[in-house]
Amino acid sequence: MHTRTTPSGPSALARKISIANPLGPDDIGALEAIQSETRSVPAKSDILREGRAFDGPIVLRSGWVYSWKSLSDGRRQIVGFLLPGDLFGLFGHFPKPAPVSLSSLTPVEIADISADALNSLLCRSPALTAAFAWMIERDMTELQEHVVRLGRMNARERTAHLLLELYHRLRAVGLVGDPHFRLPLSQVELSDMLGLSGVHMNRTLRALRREGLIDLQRRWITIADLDRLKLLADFREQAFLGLRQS
Amino acid sequence: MHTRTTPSGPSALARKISIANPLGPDDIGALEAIQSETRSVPAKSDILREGRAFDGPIVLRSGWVYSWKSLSDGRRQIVGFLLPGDLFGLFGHFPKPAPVSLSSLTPVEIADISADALNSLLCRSPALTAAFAWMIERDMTELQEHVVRLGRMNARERTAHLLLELYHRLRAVGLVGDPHFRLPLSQVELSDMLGLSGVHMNRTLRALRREGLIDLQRRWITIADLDRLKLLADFREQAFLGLRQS
DNA sequence: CGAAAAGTTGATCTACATCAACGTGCGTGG
DNA sequence: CCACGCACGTTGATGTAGATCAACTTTTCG
Repeated sequence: MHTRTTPSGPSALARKISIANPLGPDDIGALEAIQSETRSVPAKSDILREGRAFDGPIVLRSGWVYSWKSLSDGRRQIVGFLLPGDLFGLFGHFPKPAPVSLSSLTPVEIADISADALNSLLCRSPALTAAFAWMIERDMTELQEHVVRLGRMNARERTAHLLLELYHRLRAVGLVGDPHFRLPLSQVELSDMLGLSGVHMNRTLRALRREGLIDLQRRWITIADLDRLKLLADFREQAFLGLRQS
Repeated sequence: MHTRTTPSGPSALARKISIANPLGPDDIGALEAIQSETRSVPAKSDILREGRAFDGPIVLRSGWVYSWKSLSDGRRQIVGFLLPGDLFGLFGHFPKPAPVSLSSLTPVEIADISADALNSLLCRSPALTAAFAWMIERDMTELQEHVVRLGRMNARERTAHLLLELYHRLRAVGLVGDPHFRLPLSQVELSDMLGLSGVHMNRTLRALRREGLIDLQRRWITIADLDRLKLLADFREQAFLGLRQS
């Protein structure tokens, strides 16, 4: 199921990090050095299963992954998406049950990180430490936004808000051909992210399309009216960019 | 609004840490040493406001705090509760806009942590590093559980699940007189945590009481039927204790 | 004691779920 | 190349959990 390939060019991770914390070439190099060879995983397959042991941190180098949990009667909730450059399991470097499952949406390339190497690297480079802190903080902020979406927004707002989040995250790693990007999610997968039924997800997307807010077809989406979408979703970019230095 | 007092005895933080990672007295001591004097905050007051700058990590030494976000039309979502021994803002040690607001529910004691001191301490003590990693991981797991609650559970399930989470978290720091503990939350505050209206929160609690699952009055709660409550909430302790070593 | 905050209850409304049927594109095997 | 199957999307009809509105009671607290 996993096959080996060679690492690719300038990584999404480096790109993402440099948004808020420009790093020297030595730090970038060190970061690449602690990553294993890239391994490939086909689309629609499990990478990690909730409750099973997992080893150590990974970087997603290309493709889309989602993390999810399920209730014993089969209901499923997607907890978040991993996009290229995203890290997972930074703190899990002692074997213990994974709190979530991880599955690929597309073909995916993953690099493993040595927890020990990372640790000693961070102790040596304050700049890298700051960069990692920023990324972890960002992950938590995204989770918190997700909580607000699910707890206090209606279907249209949730949808608009999520699409804007993905738009910004993908843009940060150069994956948006403005304002057009790949959205490799079925409507049911979207609904499992947004806490809706598949049917209602369909009607909601349909409404957003009819109103000219988005243009979504065959797993590609265009943000047709960014301003109106932001208004609808009560979306504040700043929270997602996290750039402003007070 | 803030007044100074002297630090208290064996801290909830030390207690919480030692659940999964027993530390030597030197580590415990070092941990106390990087905390500032305790400062007190009265009940029902703001500790931090979303979007404002905040300084550095804090430990909650006593009392209850909640973190929350609001939409521009006034809707409010509580993102989580901080209980004694909980950390906040570990990664925020460069001034930047806070992603959430923080308010006290009860009178509260807080100690500030020096980010730099913490950092160098962690580089020196692998045991402490592991302990902190475990706590951060636990925070994230709780957030993910919250996402599942809001996304895929109904009102009764959400309520039961949250009460069980609080029960376990409080028990870990010795604040449960089994199975009876303080729950300093109004029904509206609970509803803002669980994504419900105040009215429906009332009816849900009332139903759980009528069915003999809980006994809640004047901000004290007794888990009357732990097993039935766990069943209702599809609650898996292990996820919250995080002790099992694969 | 009085006022404000919190809790309770009933009536009504609605966003979303559920059920069911059907359409459409696409890959696979005959 | 067609046919079949299957995943995915679409649409209508109907059901329901929970929101909203409004009144009232009880508790808390200055």
